Amino acid sequence: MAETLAEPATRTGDECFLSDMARIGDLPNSVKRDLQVICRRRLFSCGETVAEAGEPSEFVGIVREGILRMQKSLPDGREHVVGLLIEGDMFGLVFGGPLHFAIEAATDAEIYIFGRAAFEKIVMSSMELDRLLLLNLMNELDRARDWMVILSLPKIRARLSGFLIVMCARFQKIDHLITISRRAIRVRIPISRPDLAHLLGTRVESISRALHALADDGLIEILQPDLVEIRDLAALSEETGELDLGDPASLQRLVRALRTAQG
Amino acid sequence: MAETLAEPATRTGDECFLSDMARIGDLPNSVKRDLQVICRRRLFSCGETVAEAGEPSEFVGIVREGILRMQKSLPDGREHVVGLLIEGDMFGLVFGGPLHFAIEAATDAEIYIFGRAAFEKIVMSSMELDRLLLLNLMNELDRARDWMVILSLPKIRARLSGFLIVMCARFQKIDHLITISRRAIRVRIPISRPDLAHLLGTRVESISRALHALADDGLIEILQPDLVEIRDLAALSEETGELDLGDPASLQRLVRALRTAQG
DNA sequence: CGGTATTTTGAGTATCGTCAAGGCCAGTGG
DNA sequence: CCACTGGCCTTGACGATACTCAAAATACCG
Repeated sequence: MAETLAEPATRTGDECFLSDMARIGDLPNSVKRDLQVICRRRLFSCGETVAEAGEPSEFVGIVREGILRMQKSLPDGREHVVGLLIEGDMFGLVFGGPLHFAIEAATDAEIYIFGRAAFEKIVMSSMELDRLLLLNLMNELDRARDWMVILSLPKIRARLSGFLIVMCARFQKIDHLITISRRAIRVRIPISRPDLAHLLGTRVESISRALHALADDGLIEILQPDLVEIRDLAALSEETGELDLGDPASLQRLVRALRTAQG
Repeated sequence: MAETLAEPATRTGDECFLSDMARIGDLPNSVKRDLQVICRRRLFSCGETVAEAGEPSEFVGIVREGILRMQKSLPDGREHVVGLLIEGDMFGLVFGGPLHFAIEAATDAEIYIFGRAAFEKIVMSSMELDRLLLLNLMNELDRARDWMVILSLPKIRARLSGFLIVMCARFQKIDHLITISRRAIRVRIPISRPDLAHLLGTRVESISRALHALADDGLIEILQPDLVEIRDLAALSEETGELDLGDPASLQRLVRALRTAQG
Protein backbone atom coordinates (compact mmCIF):
# COMPACT_ATOMS: atom_id res chain seq x y z
CA MET A 1 0.00 0.00 0.00
CA ALA A 2 2.58 2.51 1.07
CA GLU A 3 4.77 1.53 -1.81
CA THR A 4 2.49 2.66 -4.57
CA LEU A 5 3.39 6.30 -4.34
CA ALA A 6 6.77 5.88 -2.72
CA GLU A 7 9.87 7.05 -4.43
CA PRO A 8 13.49 6.56 -3.55
CA ALA A 9 14.63 9.31 -1.27
CA THR A 10 18.20 9.33 -2.49
CA ARG A 11 17.90 12.20 -4.85
CA THR A 12 20.79 14.23 -6.05
CA GLY A 13 21.82 17.00 -3.72
CA ASP A 14 19.81 15.51 -0.91
CA GLU A 15 21.97 12.62 0.14
CA CYS A 16 22.34 13.74 3.71
CA PHE A 17 18.72 14.72 4.26
CA LEU A 18 18.52 12.42 7.24
CA SER A 19 21.03 14.53 9.09
CA ASP A 20 18.45 17.27 9.25
CA MET A 21 16.11 15.13 11.26
CA ALA A 22 16.10 15.48 14.99
CA ARG A 23 18.87 13.49 16.60
CA ILE A 24 19.46 11.28 13.60
CA GLY A 25 22.30 13.51 12.59
CA ASP A 26 24.32 12.24 15.54
CA LEU A 27 24.35 8.67 14.34
CA PRO A 28 27.51 7.21 12.85
CA ASN A 29 27.80 7.73 9.14
CA SER A 30 27.62 4.04 8.39
CA VAL A 31 24.24 3.80 10.06
CA LYS A 32 22.98 6.86 8.28
CA ARG A 33 24.07 5.35 4.99
CA ASP A 34 22.24 2.12 5.78
CA LEU A 35 19.10 4.04 6.65
CA GLN A 36 19.42 6.16 3.57
CA VAL A 37 19.38 3.11 1.37
CA ILE A 38 16.06 1.77 2.64
CA CYS A 39 14.44 5.14 3.07
CA ARG A 40 11.49 6.13 0.94
CA ARG A 41 9.83 9.48 0.71
CA ARG A 42 6.07 9.83 0.71
CA LEU A 43 3.65 12.69 0.56
CA PHE A 44 0.29 12.63 2.26
CA SER A 45 -2.37 15.17 1.78
CA CYS A 46 -4.49 16.41 4.64
CA GLY A 47 -6.91 13.76 5.84
CA GLU A 48 -5.15 10.80 4.29
CA THR A 49 -4.52 7.73 6.40
CA VAL A 50 -0.88 6.99 7.06
CA ALA A 51 -1.31 3.83 9.09
CA GLU A 52 -4.34 1.83 10.17
CA ALA A 53 -4.92 0.70 13.72
CA GLY A 54 -4.68 -2.98 14.44
CA GLU A 55 -2.12 -3.66 11.76
CA PRO A 56 1.32 -4.91 12.64
CA SER A 57 2.78 -1.70 11.26
CA GLU A 58 4.75 -2.70 8.20
CA PHE A 59 6.93 0.34 8.36
CA VAL A 60 8.57 2.89 10.58
CA GLY A 61 8.25 6.52 9.68
CA ILE A 62 9.77 9.87 10.44
CA VAL A 63 7.87 13.06 9.88
CA ARG A 64 9.73 15.43 7.63
CA GLU A 65 7.13 18.13 7.36
CA GLY A 66 3.55 18.65 8.41
CA ILE A 67 1.52 17.29 11.28
CA LEU A 68 0.11 13.83 11.83
CA ARG A 69 -2.49 12.97 14.40
CA MET A 70 -2.66 9.71 16.27
CA GLN A 71 -6.17 8.65 17.01
CA LYS A 72 -8.12 5.87 18.57
CA SER A 73 -11.21 5.00 16.60
CA LEU A 74 -14.28 4.35 18.67
CA PRO A 75 -16.74 1.70 17.56
CA ASP A 76 -19.49 4.31 17.36
CA GLY A 77 -17.57 6.02 14.58
CA ARG A 78 -16.11 8.91 16.51
CA GLU A 79 -12.38 9.24 16.73
CA HIS A 80 -10.25 10.32 19.57
CA VAL A 81 -7.01 12.19 19.07
CA VAL A 82 -4.33 10.97 21.46
CA GLY A 83 -1.39 12.91 20.22
CA LEU A 84 0.29 14.82 17.46
CA LEU A 85 3.41 14.00 15.52
CA ILE A 86 5.51 16.82 14.16
CA GLU A 87 8.70 17.32 12.26
CA GLY A 88 11.33 14.91 13.47
CA ASP A 89 9.00 12.56 15.28
CA MET A 90 9.19 8.84 14.69
CA PHE A 91 6.26 6.48 14.68
CA GLY A 92 5.50 2.83 14.13
CA LEU A 93 6.22 0.15 16.69
CA VAL A 94 9.61 -1.21 15.96
CA PHE A 95 9.59 -4.57 17.60
CA GLY A 96 6.11 -4.62 18.97
CA GLY A 97 2.76 -5.95 17.94
CA PRO A 98 -0.04 -4.13 16.20
CA LEU A 99 -0.57 -0.42 16.35
CA HIS A 100 -3.22 0.56 18.87
CA PHE A 101 -4.24 3.67 17.03
CA ALA A 102 -4.47 5.03 13.54
CA ILE A 103 -2.26 7.73 12.12
CA GLU A 104 -3.64 10.32 9.76
CA ALA A 105 -2.29 13.43 8.17
CA ALA A 106 -3.67 16.49 9.96
CA THR A 107 -2.07 18.72 7.36
CA ASP A 108 -0.32 17.98 4.11
CA ALA A 109 2.74 16.09 5.17
CA GLU A 110 6.00 14.71 3.93
CA ILE A 111 7.22 11.54 5.53
CA TYR A 112 10.21 9.26 5.34
CA ILE A 113 9.36 5.62 5.48
CA PHE A 114 11.49 2.63 6.32
CA GLY A 115 10.41 -0.93 5.71
CA ARG A 116 10.03 -2.55 9.06
CA ALA A 117 12.10 -5.68 8.55
CA ALA A 118 14.99 -3.80 7.02
CA PHE A 119 14.79 -1.15 9.72
CA GLU A 120 14.88 -3.69 12.50
CA LYS A 121 17.90 -5.29 10.93
CA ILE A 122 19.75 -2.00 11.07
CA VAL A 123 18.61 -1.40 14.63
CA MET A 124 20.04 -4.72 15.66
CA SER A 125 23.35 -3.83 14.12
CA SER A 126 23.58 -0.39 15.67
CA MET A 127 23.60 0.29 19.34
CA GLU A 128 23.31 3.99 18.65
CA LEU A 129 20.10 3.67 16.67
CA ASP A 130 18.74 1.35 19.30
CA ARG A 131 19.46 3.97 21.91
CA LEU A 132 17.81 6.57 19.76
CA LEU A 133 14.65 4.52 19.64
CA LEU A 134 14.67 4.20 23.39
CA LEU A 135 15.08 7.91 23.91
CA ASN A 136 12.41 8.60 21.35
CA LEU A 137 9.98 6.40 23.23
CA MET A 138 10.79 8.02 26.56
CA ASN A 139 10.17 11.35 24.95
CA GLU A 140 6.79 10.24 23.68
CA LEU A 141 5.90 8.85 27.06
CA ASP A 142 6.67 12.16 28.65
CA ARG A 143 4.48 13.92 26.16
CA ALA A 144 1.63 11.51 26.72
CA ARG A 145 1.87 12.23 30.44
CA ASP A 146 1.81 15.93 29.73
CA TRP A 147 -1.43 15.44 27.83
CA MET A 148 -2.78 13.47 30.76
CA VAL A 149 -2.08 16.30 33.14
CA ILE A 150 -3.70 18.78 30.78
CA LEU A 151 -6.71 16.56 30.20
CA SER A 152 -7.34 16.19 33.88
CA LEU A 153 -7.68 19.90 34.36
CA PRO A 154 -11.33 20.52 35.16
CA LYS A 155 -11.96 23.60 33.07
CA ILE A 156 -11.66 23.96 29.33
CA ARG A 157 -9.97 27.32 29.73
CA ALA A 158 -7.20 25.66 31.69
CA ARG A 159 -6.85 22.81 29.22
CA LEU A 160 -6.68 25.21 26.32
CA SER A 161 -4.06 27.25 28.14
CA GLY A 162 -2.08 24.09 28.73
CA PHE A 163 -2.34 23.24 25.08
CA LEU A 164 -1.03 26.62 24.01
CA ILE A 165 1.85 26.40 26.44
CA VAL A 166 2.78 22.95 25.22
CA MET A 167 2.67 24.26 21.68
CA CYS A 168 5.08 27.01 22.65
CA ALA A 169 7.41 24.75 24.54
CA ARG A 170 7.52 21.92 22.10
CA PHE A 171 6.92 23.37 18.68
CA GLN A 172 9.42 26.16 19.00
CA LYS A 173 11.74 24.66 16.49
CA ILE A 174 9.05 24.55 13.84
CA ASP A 175 9.48 28.06 12.57
CA HIS A 176 6.19 28.41 10.78
CA LEU A 177 4.20 27.46 13.90
CA ILE A 178 5.78 29.68 16.52
CA THR A 179 7.01 33.15 15.70
CA ILE A 180 8.32 35.70 18.12
CA SER A 181 7.33 39.17 17.11
CA ARG A 182 8.52 42.27 18.87
CA ARG A 183 5.75 42.26 21.42
CA ALA A 184 4.47 38.74 21.73
CA ILE A 185 4.56 35.11 20.73
CA ARG A 186 2.40 33.98 17.86
CA VAL A 187 1.18 30.43 17.78
CA ARG A 188 -0.35 28.78 14.78
CA ILE A 189 -2.76 26.05 15.75
CA PRO A 190 -1.97 23.29 13.32
CA ILE A 191 -5.14 21.25 13.67
CA SER A 192 -8.78 21.88 13.02
CA ARG A 193 -11.24 22.81 15.77
CA PRO A 194 -12.87 19.39 15.80
CA ASP A 195 -9.47 17.74 16.21
CA LEU A 196 -8.50 20.15 18.93
CA ALA A 197 -11.80 19.52 20.66
CA HIS A 198 -11.18 15.78 20.59
CA LEU A 199 -7.65 16.21 21.82
CA LEU A 200 -8.77 18.27 24.78
CA GLY A 201 -11.74 16.07 25.49
CA THR A 202 -14.49 18.53 24.75
CA ARG A 203 -16.64 19.99 21.95
CA VAL A 204 -15.95 22.53 19.29
CA GLU A 205 -18.28 25.08 20.83
CA SER A 206 -16.52 24.94 24.17
CA ILE A 207 -13.17 25.42 22.49
CA SER A 208 -14.45 28.47 20.74
CA ARG A 209 -15.93 29.94 23.89
CA ALA A 210 -12.82 29.26 25.98
CA LEU A 211 -10.57 30.76 23.35
CA HIS A 212 -12.61 33.92 23.18
CA ALA A 213 -12.84 34.06 26.95
CA LEU A 214 -9.04 34.07 27.13
CA ALA A 215 -9.01 36.78 24.50
CA ASP A 216 -11.57 38.88 26.40
CA ASP A 217 -9.37 38.70 29.48
CA GLY A 218 -6.41 39.90 27.48
CA LEU A 219 -4.28 36.78 27.83
CA ILE A 220 -4.27 36.18 24.11
CA GLU A 221 -5.44 37.78 20.94
CA ILE A 222 -7.10 35.89 18.14
CA LEU A 223 -5.61 37.14 14.92
CA GLN A 224 -7.12 34.40 12.83
CA PRO A 225 -9.11 31.37 13.89
CA ASP A 226 -5.93 29.31 13.80
CA LEU A 227 -3.45 32.02 14.76
CA VAL A 228 -3.28 33.43 18.26
CA GLU A 229 -0.90 35.88 19.80
CA ILE A 230 0.04 35.26 23.40
CA ARG A 231 -0.07 38.49 25.31
CA ASP A 232 0.51 37.26 28.83
CA LEU A 233 2.36 33.99 29.06
CA ALA A 234 2.60 34.16 32.83
CA ALA A 235 -1.15 34.53 33.23
CA LEU A 236 -1.70 31.76 30.75
CA SER A 237 0.55 29.57 32.82
CA GLU A 238 -1.42 30.48 35.95
CA GLU A 239 -4.59 29.28 34.27
CA THR A 240 -3.18 25.77 34.26
CA GLY A 241 -2.34 25.91 37.95
CA GLU A 242 1.33 26.47 37.24
CA LEU A 243 2.12 23.00 36.11
CA ASP A 244 5.45 22.60 34.45
CA LEU A 245 4.50 21.16 31.15
CA GLY A 246 6.89 19.72 28.69
CA ASP A 247 10.34 21.07 29.10
CA PRO A 248 10.33 24.07 31.42
CA ALA A 249 13.74 25.02 30.09
CA SER A 250 12.46 25.42 26.59
CA LEU A 251 9.75 27.76 27.79
CA GLN A 252 12.31 29.86 29.60
CA ARG A 253 14.34 29.97 26.44
CA LEU A 254 11.24 31.30 24.73
CA VAL A 255 10.72 33.95 27.37
CA ARG A 256 14.32 35.04 27.04
CA ALA A 257 13.99 35.22 23.28
CA LEU A 258 10.92 37.34 23.75
CA ARG A 259 12.72 39.74 26.08
CA THR A 260 15.57 40.04 23.64
CA ALA A 261 13.15 40.87 20.86
CA GLN A 262 11.49 43.49 23.03
CA GLY A 263 14.59 45.04 24.55
CA MET B 1 19.33 7.56 50.12
CA ALA B 2 17.98 4.34 48.76
CA GLU B 3 20.91 2.48 50.17
CA THR B 4 20.20 3.08 53.80
CA LEU B 5 17.59 0.42 54.13
CA ALA B 6 18.62 -1.72 51.20
CA GLU B 7 19.70 -5.23 51.66
CA PRO B 8 21.24 -7.69 49.23
CA ALA B 9 18.51 -9.60 47.47
CA THR B 10 20.54 -12.72 47.02
CA ARG B 11 19.10 -14.60 49.91
CA THR B 12 19.20 -18.33 50.26
CA GLY B 13 16.44 -20.11 48.46
CA ASP B 14 15.58 -17.02 46.51
CA GLU B 15 18.29 -16.93 43.93
CA CYS B 16 15.96 -17.02 40.98
CA PHE B 17 13.44 -14.52 42.27
CA LEU B 18 13.91 -12.38 39.22
CA SER B 19 12.42 -15.11 37.09
CA ASP B 20 9.10 -14.45 38.71
CA MET B 21 9.00 -10.95 37.40
CA ALA B 22 7.14 -10.21 34.24
CA ARG B 23 9.16 -11.09 31.17
CA ILE B 24 12.49 -11.04 32.98
CA GLY B 25 12.31 -14.78 33.26
CA ASP B 26 12.86 -15.05 29.52
CA LEU B 27 16.26 -13.42 29.62
CA PRO B 28 19.38 -15.54 29.23
CA ASN B 29 20.67 -16.93 32.49
CA SER B 30 23.89 -14.98 32.30
CA VAL B 31 21.97 -11.70 32.18
CA LYS B 32 19.76 -12.76 35.03
CA ARG B 33 22.83 -13.59 37.06
CA ASP B 34 24.33 -10.18 36.34
CA LEU B 35 21.13 -8.46 37.36
CA GLN B 36 20.88 -10.59 40.44
CA VAL B 37 24.26 -9.43 41.64
CA ILE B 38 23.42 -5.72 41.57
CA CYS B 39 19.84 -6.13 42.72
CA ARG B 40 18.78 -4.77 46.07
CA ARG B 41 15.50 -5.26 47.83
CA ARG B 42 13.71 -2.39 49.51
CA LEU B 43 10.50 -1.99 51.38
CA PHE B 44 8.46 1.16 51.28
CA SER B 45 5.52 1.87 53.47
CA CYS B 46 2.44 3.60 52.20
CA GLY B 47 3.08 7.25 51.46
CA GLU B 48 6.84 7.04 51.33
CA THR B 49 8.67 8.64 48.45
CA VAL B 50 10.44 6.23 46.15
CA ALA B 51 11.94 8.76 43.76
CA GLU B 52 11.84 12.52 43.58
CA ALA B 53 11.00 14.44 40.45
CA GLY B 54 13.75 16.37 38.77
CA GLU B 55 16.49 14.04 39.87
CA PRO B 56 18.53 12.11 37.34
CA SER B 57 17.10 8.89 38.73
CA GLU B 58 20.00 7.12 40.35
CA PHE B 59 18.40 3.75 40.03
CA VAL B 60 16.04 1.57 38.08
CA GLY B 61 13.36 -0.30 39.94
CA ILE B 62 10.95 -3.16 39.49
CA VAL B 63 7.86 -3.45 41.60
CA ARG B 64 7.68 -6.75 43.38
CA GLU B 65 4.57 -6.14 45.40
CA GLY B 66 2.26 -3.25 46.13
CA ILE B 67 1.28 -0.19 44.14
CA LEU B 68 3.25 2.92 43.36
CA ARG B 69 1.79 6.07 42.00
CA MET B 70 3.53 8.39 39.60
CA GLN B 71 2.67 11.99 40.17
CA LYS B 72 3.47 15.43 38.96
CA SER B 73 3.82 17.86 41.80
CA LEU B 74 2.24 21.23 41.20
CA PRO B 75 3.87 24.32 42.61
CA ASP B 76 0.73 25.11 44.56
CA GLY B 77 1.26 21.96 46.58
CA ARG B 78 -1.31 19.75 44.95
CA GLU B 79 -0.18 16.62 43.22
CA HIS B 80 -1.41 15.05 40.09
CA VAL B 81 -1.43 11.29 39.63
CA VAL B 82 -0.39 10.32 36.11
CA GLY B 83 -0.24 6.58 36.46
CA LEU B 84 0.06 3.56 38.66
CA LEU B 85 2.83 1.00 38.82
CA ILE B 86 2.02 -2.52 39.84
CA GLU B 87 3.74 -5.84 40.30
CA GLY B 88 6.21 -6.40 37.50
CA ASP B 89 6.37 -2.82 36.29
CA MET B 90 9.69 -1.15 35.77
CA PHE B 91 10.42 2.49 36.39
CA GLY B 92 13.30 4.93 36.25
CA LEU B 93 14.67 6.38 33.05
CA VAL B 94 17.46 4.19 31.93
CA PHE B 95 19.48 6.37 29.66
CA GLY B 96 17.51 9.55 29.91
CA GLY B 97 17.66 12.72 31.85
CA PRO B 98 15.81 13.63 35.02
CA LEU B 99 12.53 12.11 36.05
CA HIS B 100 9.59 14.35 35.24
CA PHE B 101 7.45 13.09 38.03
CA ALA B 102 7.78 11.72 41.53
CA ILE B 103 7.10 8.16 42.52
CA GLU B 104 5.46 7.36 45.83
CA ALA B 105 4.20 4.22 47.44
CA ALA B 106 0.40 4.12 47.24
CA THR B 107 0.39 1.02 49.42
CA ASP B 108 3.10 -0.76 51.32
CA ALA B 109 5.41 -2.00 48.61
CA GLU B 110 8.36 -4.20 47.97
CA ILE B 111 10.71 -3.11 45.24
CA TYR B 112 13.84 -4.37 43.58
CA ILE B 113 16.36 -1.70 42.89
CA PHE B 114 19.27 -1.65 40.49
CA GLY B 115 21.95 1.00 40.56
CA ARG B 116 21.66 2.96 37.40
CA ALA B 117 25.24 2.86 36.19
CA ALA B 118 25.57 -0.85 36.80
CA PHE B 119 22.20 -1.50 35.19
CA GLU B 120 23.09 0.45 32.09
CA LYS B 121 26.30 -1.50 31.80
CA ILE B 122 24.33 -4.73 31.73
CA VAL B 123 21.86 -3.30 29.25
CA MET B 124 24.66 -2.42 26.91
CA SER B 125 25.98 -5.94 27.08
CA SER B 126 22.65 -7.62 26.50
CA MET B 127 20.52 -7.14 23.47
CA GLU B 128 17.73 -9.07 25.12
CA LEU B 129 17.53 -6.76 28.11
CA ASP B 130 17.70 -3.79 25.82
CA ARG B 131 14.75 -5.15 23.88
CA LEU B 132 12.90 -5.77 27.11
CA LEU B 133 13.30 -2.14 28.04
CA LEU B 134 11.97 -1.10 24.67
CA LEU B 135 8.91 -3.32 24.98
CA ASN B 136 8.36 -2.14 28.50
CA LEU B 137 8.35 1.46 27.34
CA MET B 138 5.94 0.72 24.51
CA ASN B 139 3.67 -0.93 26.99
CA GLU B 140 3.73 2.10 29.25
CA LEU B 141 3.06 4.37 26.33
CA ASP B 142 0.00 2.35 25.45
CA ARG B 143 -1.24 2.60 28.98
CA ALA B 144 -0.69 6.31 29.10
CA ARG B 145 -2.75 6.64 25.93
CA ASP B 146 -5.47 4.56 27.50
CA TRP B 147 -5.57 7.01 30.39
CA MET B 148 -5.77 9.84 27.91
CA VAL B 149 -8.80 8.33 26.26
CA ILE B 150 -10.45 7.77 29.61
CA LEU B 151 -9.63 11.27 30.81
CA SER B 152 -11.17 12.85 27.77
CA LEU B 153 -14.52 11.25 28.41
CA PRO B 154 -16.86 14.07 29.35
CA LYS B 155 -18.74 12.47 32.21
CA ILE B 156 -17.31 11.26 35.47
CA ARG B 157 -19.46 8.15 35.34
CA ALA B 158 -17.81 7.19 32.08
CA ARG B 159 -14.31 7.88 33.37
CA LEU B 160 -14.94 5.88 36.49
CA SER B 161 -16.29 3.02 34.41
CA GLY B 162 -13.20 3.19 32.25
CA PHE B 163 -11.04 3.09 35.33
CA LEU B 164 -12.78 -0.01 36.66
CA ILE B 165 -12.47 -1.76 33.31
CA VAL B 166 -8.78 -0.96 33.09
CA MET B 167 -8.39 -2.30 36.60
CA CYS B 168 -10.04 -5.52 35.53
CA ALA B 169 -8.05 -5.84 32.33
CA ARG B 170 -4.66 -4.96 33.68
CA PHE B 171 -4.68 -6.02 37.30
CA GLN B 172 -6.06 -9.48 36.76
CA LYS B 173 -2.83 -11.17 37.61
CA ILE B 174 -2.67 -9.44 40.96
CA ASP B 175 -4.79 -11.86 42.89
CA HIS B 176 -5.59 -9.71 45.86
CA LEU B 177 -6.97 -6.92 43.70
CA ILE B 178 -9.27 -8.80 41.37
CA THR B 179 -11.19 -11.82 42.58
CA ILE B 180 -13.76 -13.72 40.61
CA SER B 181 -16.50 -14.94 42.85
CA ARG B 182 -19.27 -17.21 41.67
CA ARG B 183 -21.48 -14.38 40.54
CA ALA B 184 -19.30 -11.41 39.80
CA ILE B 185 -15.91 -9.77 39.66
CA ARG B 186 -14.65 -8.00 42.71
CA VAL B 187 -12.24 -5.14 42.30
CA ARG B 188 -10.25 -3.65 45.09
CA ILE B 189 -9.44 -0.02 44.46
CA PRO B 190 -5.84 0.26 45.51
CA ILE B 191 -5.64 4.01 45.89
CA SER B 192 -7.33 6.54 48.10
CA ARG B 193 -10.26 8.65 46.94
CA PRO B 194 -8.19 11.81 46.61
CA ASP B 195 -5.69 9.95 44.46
CA LEU B 196 -8.42 8.44 42.36
CA ALA B 197 -10.00 11.85 41.97
CA HIS B 198 -6.72 13.32 40.77
CA LEU B 199 -6.15 10.43 38.41
CA LEU B 200 -9.55 10.90 36.82
CA GLY B 201 -9.29 14.65 36.79
CA THR B 202 -12.09 15.42 39.21
CA ARG B 203 -12.90 15.85 42.90
CA VAL B 204 -13.54 13.38 45.65
CA GLU B 205 -17.21 14.29 45.90
CA SER B 206 -17.82 13.64 42.24
CA ILE B 207 -16.13 10.27 42.50
CA SER B 208 -18.36 9.35 45.37
CA ARG B 209 -21.50 10.45 43.57
CA ALA B 210 -20.58 8.70 40.34
CA LEU B 211 -19.74 5.52 42.16
CA HIS B 212 -23.06 5.50 43.94
CA ALA B 213 -24.87 6.40 40.75
CA LEU B 214 -23.40 3.32 39.10
CA ALA B 215 -24.43 1.32 42.13
CA ASP B 216 -27.99 2.68 42.04
CA ASP B 217 -28.26 1.60 38.42
CA GLY B 218 -27.15 -1.88 39.35
CA LEU B 219 -23.93 -1.91 37.35
CA ILE B 220 -21.84 -2.36 40.44
CA GLU B 221 -22.24 -2.90 44.14
CA ILE B 222 -20.20 -1.10 46.73
CA LEU B 223 -19.18 -3.65 49.32
CA GLN B 224 -16.70 -1.38 51.00
CA PRO B 225 -15.50 2.06 50.06
CA ASP B 226 -12.53 0.50 48.33
CA LEU B 227 -14.13 -2.77 47.22
CA VAL B 228 -16.69 -2.91 44.45
CA GLU B 229 -18.36 -5.84 42.81
CA ILE B 230 -19.03 -5.56 39.13
CA ARG B 231 -22.51 -6.79 38.34
CA ASP B 232 -22.77 -5.88 34.69
CA LEU B 233 -19.48 -5.64 32.90
CA ALA B 234 -21.13 -5.13 29.51
CA ALA B 235 -23.15 -2.17 30.74
CA LEU B 236 -20.06 -0.75 32.39
CA SER B 237 -18.28 -1.03 29.09
CA GLU B 238 -21.15 0.76 27.37
CA GLU B 239 -20.76 3.66 29.76
CA THR B 240 -17.36 4.37 28.29
CA GLY B 241 -18.71 4.42 24.76
CA GLU B 242 -17.35 0.99 23.97
CA LEU B 243 -13.73 1.96 23.73
CA ASP B 244 -11.34 -0.92 23.68
CA LEU B 245 -9.19 -0.12 26.64
CA GLY B 246 -6.00 -1.87 27.45
CA ASP B 247 -5.86 -5.35 26.11
CA PRO B 248 -9.31 -6.45 24.95
CA ALA B 249 -8.12 -10.04 25.02
CA SER B 250 -7.43 -9.92 28.72
CA LEU B 251 -10.96 -8.68 29.36
CA GLN B 252 -12.37 -11.53 27.34
CA ARG B 253 -10.28 -13.92 29.37
CA LEU B 254 -11.84 -12.41 32.45
CA VAL B 255 -15.34 -12.85 31.07
CA ARG B 256 -14.60 -16.48 30.24
CA ALA B 257 -13.25 -17.05 33.71
CA LEU B 258 -16.41 -15.53 35.08
CA ARG B 259 -18.62 -17.82 32.99
CA THR B 260 -16.64 -20.81 34.10
CA ALA B 261 -17.10 -19.85 37.71
CA GLN B 262 -20.82 -19.42 37.16
CA GLY B 263 -21.46 -22.46 35.01
C1' DC C 1 -14.73 4.83 74.01
C1' DG C 2 -13.21 9.10 71.94
C1' DG C 3 -10.65 11.44 68.24
C1' DT C 4 -9.24 11.74 63.59
C1' DA C 5 -9.42 10.90 58.87
C1' DT C 6 -12.09 9.44 55.25
C1' DT C 7 -16.29 9.12 52.81
C1' DT C 8 -20.78 10.54 51.84
C1' DT C 9 -24.66 13.78 51.35
C1' DG C 10 -26.75 18.29 50.53
C1' DA C 11 -27.60 22.92 48.48
C1' DG C 12 -26.23 26.55 45.41
C1' DT C 13 -23.52 28.12 41.63
C1' DA C 14 -20.62 27.82 37.62
C1' DT C 15 -19.41 25.38 33.73
C1' DC C 16 -20.12 22.47 30.09
C1' DG C 17 -22.80 19.82 26.54
C1' DT C 18 -26.59 20.04 23.38
C1' DC C 19 -29.44 21.94 19.91
C1' DA C 20 -30.19 25.49 16.76
C1' DA C 21 -29.04 29.32 14.04
C1' DG C 22 -26.02 32.60 11.79
C1' DG C 23 -21.53 34.18 9.57
C1' DC C 24 -17.40 33.37 6.96
C1' DC C 25 -14.68 31.26 3.37
C1' DA C 26 -13.57 28.22 -0.58
C1' DG C 27 -14.87 25.50 -4.29
C1' DT C 28 -18.50 24.46 -7.84
C1' DG C 29 -21.34 25.18 -11.48
C1' DG C 30 -24.45 28.04 -13.91
C1' DC D 1 -19.23 36.99 -12.66
C1' DC D 2 -22.26 35.48 -9.37
C1' DA D 3 -25.36 32.45 -6.78
C1' DC D 4 -25.05 28.14 -4.43
C1' DT D 5 -23.33 24.70 -1.50
C1' DG D 6 -20.76 22.67 2.18
C1' DG D 7 -17.47 22.92 5.80
C1' DC D 8 -15.79 25.35 9.68
C1' DC D 9 -16.03 28.71 13.27
C1' DT D 10 -18.88 31.39 16.19
C1' DT D 11 -22.87 32.77 19.07
C1' DG D 12 -27.10 32.14 21.76
C1' DA D 13 -30.31 29.74 24.84
C1' DC D 14 -31.40 25.92 27.77
C1' DG D 15 -30.81 21.77 30.39
C1' DA D 16 -27.56 18.59 32.43
C1' DT D 17 -23.45 17.93 34.89
C1' DA D 18 -19.85 18.88 37.85
C1' DC D 19 -17.49 21.99 41.14
C1' DT D 20 -17.61 24.59 45.66
C1' DC D 21 -18.58 24.96 50.30
C1' DA D 22 -20.46 23.04 54.26
C1' DA D 23 -22.02 19.48 57.25
C1' DA D 24 -23.17 14.87 58.49
C1' DA D 25 -22.11 9.94 58.55
C1' DT D 26 -19.00 6.39 58.53
C1' DA D 27 -14.73 3.99 59.10
C1' DC D 28 -10.24 3.78 61.37
C1' DC D 29 -7.03 3.86 65.28
C1' DG D 30 -5.44 4.09 69.60
